[in-house]
Amino acid sequence: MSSNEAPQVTNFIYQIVEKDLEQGTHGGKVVTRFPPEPNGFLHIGHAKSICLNFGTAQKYNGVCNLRFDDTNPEKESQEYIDAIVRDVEWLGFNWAGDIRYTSDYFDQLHAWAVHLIKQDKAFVCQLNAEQMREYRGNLTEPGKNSPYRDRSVEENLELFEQMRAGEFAEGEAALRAKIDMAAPNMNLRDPVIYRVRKAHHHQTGDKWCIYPSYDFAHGQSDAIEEITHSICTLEFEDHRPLYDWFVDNLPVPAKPRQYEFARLNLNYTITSKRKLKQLVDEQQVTGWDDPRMPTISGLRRRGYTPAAIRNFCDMIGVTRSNSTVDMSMLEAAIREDLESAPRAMCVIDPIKLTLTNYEEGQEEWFEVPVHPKDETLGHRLVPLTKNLLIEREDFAMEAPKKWKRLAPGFAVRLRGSYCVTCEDVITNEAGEVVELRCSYDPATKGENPTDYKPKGVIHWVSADNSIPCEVRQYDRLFTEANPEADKERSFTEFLNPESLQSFPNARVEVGMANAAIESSYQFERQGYFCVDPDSTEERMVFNRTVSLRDSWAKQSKG
RNA sequence: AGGGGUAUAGCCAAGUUGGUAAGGCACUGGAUUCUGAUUCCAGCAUUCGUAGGUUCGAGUCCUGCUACCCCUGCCA
Repeated sequence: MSSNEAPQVTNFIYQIVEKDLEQGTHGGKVVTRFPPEPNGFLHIGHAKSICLNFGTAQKYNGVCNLRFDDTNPEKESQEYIDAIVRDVEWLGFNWAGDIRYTSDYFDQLHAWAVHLIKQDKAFVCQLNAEQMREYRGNLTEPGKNSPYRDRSVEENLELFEQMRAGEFAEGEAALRAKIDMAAPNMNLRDPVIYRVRKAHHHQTGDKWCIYPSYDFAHGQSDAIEEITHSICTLEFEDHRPLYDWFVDNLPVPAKPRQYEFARLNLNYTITSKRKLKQLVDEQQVTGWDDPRMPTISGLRRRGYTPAAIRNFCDMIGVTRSNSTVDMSMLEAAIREDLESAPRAMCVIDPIKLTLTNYEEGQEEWFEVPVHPKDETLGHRLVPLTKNLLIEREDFAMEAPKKWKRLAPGFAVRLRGSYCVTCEDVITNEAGEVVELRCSYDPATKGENPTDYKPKGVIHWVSADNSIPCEVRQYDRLFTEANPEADKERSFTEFLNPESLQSFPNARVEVGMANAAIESSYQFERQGYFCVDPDSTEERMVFNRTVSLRDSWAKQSKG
């Protein structure tokens, strides 16, 4: 089955499943589900849940359903459903059968609500929201019974039917489970299971004006789908007794079990749908798919691959303890996946370099490997001309110690081409360097010079034959590791003003002309970049997915 | 005097009949390199929140304490 070399990923969920399989708990079946509410876009935290749910099913020859938990029509929409479906597919997972909706089960859920009433385990309560809060008590004091708690079964049946028929306004009546107002677990203090919402539902239209609550809908939906392991996040732990109470008190076809794991926290970003939506609504970002967003669609546009995200989810593990994963883990995952990407040269912030001893109008094409270690990828052709462009930061008027780039009198290799020596530096009135005049060494084509040693290798592009483009470099979205930590200040106050830096004068090598939208490349010595959908025939746009590891940057900083 | 959880290196995380601390990220060397990348080698917890106890032996068992997270929506 599995090679003994592959690092074995395990976690407490897998162990539970293995034990259940051993004991035949669910008849040897494994059925999980990913149950997003369509009220926003999926983010990296959801990816963890998706990988866990689909991954568990895959690993144990089970299946995983995709079910939209759509019990709150006021906050949900088809737009989100479409985006979520796209993201799950893009991540590379297949759900069993059709897409499901909790709303598919509204008839059954309603019937079960009636069943509870008939068992005298639910009642229609007409306390308003404020009164209900008062009656609920608080963390240390027990609540007290609603004055409506002892209505007869017949009366409850009739009132619930009136709720269904639209005879109550929102907030005027709610169906509540009759459990225990003194329970230390607040979720058991006669929770609301059906409420009036006179809203159009994206799936069921205007068929209903009452909607089941999450607590009432979720476990029963799991039972209907015969989910064996209902995996959710830690904050639902207190809901488990309620989850079980419904399953035990209703004639459901199966007995699903709920297990909780810790949600993902990533530093320098946020993983809250509500707050992400706020950034979109306030136009702090360009949209849900802004490359700076930790959303699946944002990561995708940034250049992250499904394989990298899945691998990241394996790296971080699954536990019950809250933790915050370092961004560098996500970056390590994408670097690992993109190492095999084709290479290209792009000068992001150009400065002129003129080959003094090269003839004007002459053009020489160099064959450069697409990948330094994978010759099966073949070669690309890069033109050299008299007028070149190199990276501004690859030149220093006064070279620091260990400088492996250009400086007056220094010789470097132009990657894939000749070695050049900087003989002259032209500056403008402001004292800024505007041009480097260098001589090239014709003897260094494919050969190392014998009488001197170039300081290093730099990337370059022909000024006459290269493609103008825009390069967008991204940095962390927030300046604080935990932007949500400050109780006084909004997380938006910690947005990083330098999270996007655009370079409009960049130039890529000509061979990039036909690069497809979303395809990834390594711009040598700089990082991994992908073609942004904003690209047009006239102007390509590249997003920097992640920089290369840079030991020089660390060293030179101190 | 509420209930439910969690505590292993800077970060994530293995550790499950008690037997003497996996792995990854990050970091630090050093080798190779026409990418200061990749790759490769080497290093990186006498110690498992804390104080006691049981035991020949405890991250693993017992007791006390501490810290942090979640719960008072007709949200999920």
